[in-house]
Amino acid sequence: MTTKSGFVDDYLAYLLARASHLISSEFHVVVEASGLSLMAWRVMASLSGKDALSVGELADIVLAKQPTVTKLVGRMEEAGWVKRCDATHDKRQSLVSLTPAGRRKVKPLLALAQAHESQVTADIGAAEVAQLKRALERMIAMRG
Amino acid sequence: MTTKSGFVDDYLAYLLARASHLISSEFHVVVEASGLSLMAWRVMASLSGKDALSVGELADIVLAKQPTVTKLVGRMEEAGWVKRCDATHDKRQSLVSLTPAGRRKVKPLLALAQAHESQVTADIGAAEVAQLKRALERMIAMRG
DNA sequence: ACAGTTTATATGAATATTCATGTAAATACA
DNA sequence: TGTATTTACATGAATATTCATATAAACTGT
Repeated sequence: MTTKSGFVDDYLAYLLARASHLISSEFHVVVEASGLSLMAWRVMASLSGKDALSVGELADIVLAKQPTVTKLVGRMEEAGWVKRCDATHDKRQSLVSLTPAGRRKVKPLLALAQAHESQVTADIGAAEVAQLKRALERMIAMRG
Repeated sequence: MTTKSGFVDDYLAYLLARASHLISSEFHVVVEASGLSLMAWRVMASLSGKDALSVGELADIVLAKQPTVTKLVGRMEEAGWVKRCDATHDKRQSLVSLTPAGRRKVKPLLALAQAHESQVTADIGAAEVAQLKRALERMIAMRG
């Protein structure tokens, strides 16, 4: 539908939210087809690089609150995608990592995510996307 | 905290989500101080331009599902910020508009939102922000 | 080592969102 | 017209998120 509305149209925060929502939604279809929620996908994508991440680190990365992540990880643990173990150096932390099944699950999605980004890049233009990314990264680095 | 994680770092969808979350969060503080949720603020900002918007149009604009907006509008109606009336031309539609109290409520926030955006622009650079906005608008126009 | 403070996570209750579906109005077309 | 289909919104049940708080471990200064 894409309705336009006076104030928000040219408002940076809104443009970011809308663009983010748009791109995420496109890939969300793929993610849900594999039986994961958007948040679960974010968790698994984040973990796929690292050995493990604490609940707090995950909350920061996936842009959710800590209790949300605690419960999300609980559900994902039941589903068998991730496991927790207590950190040795700081016994308050709960370290989350992918199970072998989780790794198998996320692997094709990582490829599909790459493909989706390539598609977006092809549509919009490589130079444009590179510039956009640089701007976003700078913004995040500056204020994050 | 701003943790970094392998895969997502350079992923366009994630950079957009993170930048959007970052900027929204900053202003979210201001919004909540005035007793509104982020979604309620979006609804009221959207309505402040127009005479009225249907529930469906609002859902599209504020990036939420229709039942979510129906219920959000219900709460906002109880709070006295908005009112509904049935559309004359299409009696299925429920047209939402700001009440006088809602207008008074949102007016200062619109100014604060402008101020926040000016601050971001000052921090990042006007040219940079203009370029970023153009890229986002193009992306939204192309795919939205 | 000890009391006070901060930090990391968990958890229950409150709240918000979503899914599936229902209802009624608009639209298409035979 | 009349019937089938689609569209707009509402609603109840299921699910997810959030807030407030509890717990336990790590730090801080003495």
